[in-house]
Amino acid sequence: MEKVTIATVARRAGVSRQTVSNVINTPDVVREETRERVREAITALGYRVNQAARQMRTGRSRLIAVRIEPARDGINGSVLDRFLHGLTDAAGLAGYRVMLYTAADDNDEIATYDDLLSAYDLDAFVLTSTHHGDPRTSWLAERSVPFVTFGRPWGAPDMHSWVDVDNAAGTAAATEHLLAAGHQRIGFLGWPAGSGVGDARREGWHRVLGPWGPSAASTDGVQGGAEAARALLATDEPPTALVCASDSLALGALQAARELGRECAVVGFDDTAVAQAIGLTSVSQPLAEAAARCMDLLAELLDGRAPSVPATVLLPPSLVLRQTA
Amino acid sequence: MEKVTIATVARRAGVSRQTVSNVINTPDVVREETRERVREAITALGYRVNQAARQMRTGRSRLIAVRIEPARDGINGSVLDRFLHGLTDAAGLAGYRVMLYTAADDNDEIATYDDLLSAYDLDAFVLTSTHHGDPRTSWLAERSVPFVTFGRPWGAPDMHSWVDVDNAAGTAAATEHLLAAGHQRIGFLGWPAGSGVGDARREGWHRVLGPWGPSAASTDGVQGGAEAARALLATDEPPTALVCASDSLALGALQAARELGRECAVVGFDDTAVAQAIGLTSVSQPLAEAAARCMDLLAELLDGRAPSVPATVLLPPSLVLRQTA
DNA sequence: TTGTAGGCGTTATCAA
DNA sequence: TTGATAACGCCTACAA
Repeated sequence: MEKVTIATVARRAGVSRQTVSNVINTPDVVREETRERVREAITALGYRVNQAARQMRTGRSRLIAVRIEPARDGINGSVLDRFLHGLTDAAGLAGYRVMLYTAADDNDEIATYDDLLSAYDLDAFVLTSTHHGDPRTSWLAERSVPFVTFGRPWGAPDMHSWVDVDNAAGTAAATEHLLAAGHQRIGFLGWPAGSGVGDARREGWHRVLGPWGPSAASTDGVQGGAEAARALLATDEPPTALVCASDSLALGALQAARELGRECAVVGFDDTAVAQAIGLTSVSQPLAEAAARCMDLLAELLDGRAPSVPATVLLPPSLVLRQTA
Repeated sequence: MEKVTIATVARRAGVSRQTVSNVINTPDVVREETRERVREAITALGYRVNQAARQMRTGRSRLIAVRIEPARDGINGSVLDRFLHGLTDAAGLAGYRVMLYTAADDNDEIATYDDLLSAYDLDAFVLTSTHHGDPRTSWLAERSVPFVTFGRPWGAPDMHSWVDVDNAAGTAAATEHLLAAGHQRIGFLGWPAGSGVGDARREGWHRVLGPWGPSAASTDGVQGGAEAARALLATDEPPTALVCASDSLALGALQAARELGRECAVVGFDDTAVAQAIGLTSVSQPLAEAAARCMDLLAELLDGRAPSVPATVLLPPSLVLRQTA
């Protein structure tokens, strides 16, 4: 089977190559009759545009890149996994493909941008895990490389488009659910102050409960969660329910409560595999939708119909009720 | 900043474009002095070969594709995630990039091959989740598309290179560990017969234990595992330890034992986040290494130095000891 | 060992 | 509305 190029199609349809190209890229400019004839030839021959050739002319690759991180503590790893799946789906629908890269840290990642950009002519990047003082966004912005972040620009003004999940709304919903279930003393188990995401999750709980409420902090992990929960449960007026900043912390809290023989409702965050497996009530992020919105924003940027003001999308999470609350 | 092409470099180094190309692709053919001069120019200008242009000439994209599946039951989802990360790393080292795609089923995936191949000139595919009567491998083989599978060709002769983890060795090691710990009645909790992976895992346990041993089967999941384990523990001579085909089943078994107030050692499979979180002893697959070996095999195929006989790699898993066994 | 010529498949430009 | 021509950046063949 011969390689089918635009010339093959042109010959078969009895037109010039340029006309075939027009049918593909600017159909309106071609007379209907001709258009049909060309389209038939395309179908009959199974023609597909050659990306490399197109890219060489247009300078656009229809490729977007995203970093795949090692599943940090494992327990939260599948969050990125689900986001990636959603992004790949959404990109495919929009005619783009997703390319993966790894990087050890921010600087390594920036070096990778440089490489990817000059070798592969990448059209855009999707950044995850944004944080305070993130050097990646400014690097890209300075070079006018299109990108979107999944995660708002913490501590910086909105200089680029982003999509994020409303973390505070998630813990607020969890707290309200516990309140409605009759709990009076609802505590919060979170991370040390300073991380944007962690602070937002604490904020949501605080917003619903008003000034009062026992809370403790620990770096993420089952062990840390158990210890922090133990301390909280050992007070004079121990909480009867705990809203947690992650499923790891929640699992630790559950273990602590069981050891102490205490009844304590627990809500986790991220609806990870662990939550599903052990029946932990948890706040779930709409990852597929977040990915789709990232792709939407990117498509806008790439089609040149970008708004002058960066677009921002804040998605509401949902509470998945299970046995623990 | 001007776009730096091979011509820019040539001008700066005072040689022809061809010489620059030679320095890049066949350095041996260039005189040392010239080579150095050209290399300096390359560095000074920050020149990078343009993949699209190179691809158009050579027909090779240095892109390999792999499917990202939705995390099925979630609990095992991170397995693919870790494999992908390893593959991206290994590919990068070998000068390749990983492109992602999704597919609803085998036929959909085959349609995607067709698309990716003609539009992007993909160099190769890495297939995961091979199964009995897999139509994907024959489709690719018929068209001489280079590919490697992570997972052996179940029920078919070795017509292509593959990498797999020795599932039977994993459960065998688990069984031996339990034996050494003094357990006499070691049961197996697996999936219904018919899946290659599941059968292999049962086989390993059986091999160590000889003819005797209580076993039960259930489709994967915590619920199913709990039920099957309950039945096993209710017999006259209940097992004192259970080797399980997955962490999901193992978690179910753990819950069943606790409900019944029974002591029962449990070993899971895949060392997922859940196992780490709850302290479940589990068999761990060397996913990063598996990915690296896949890339090695692919590189062989793509460099044309492929062995006439398909290469097969069987990697030993390891047992991660935690509290449950 | 180095240089010249040509073409990979596509699209932008411009003329018909 | 359609077609001819040139160019994107690179590599292969061949000539010098």
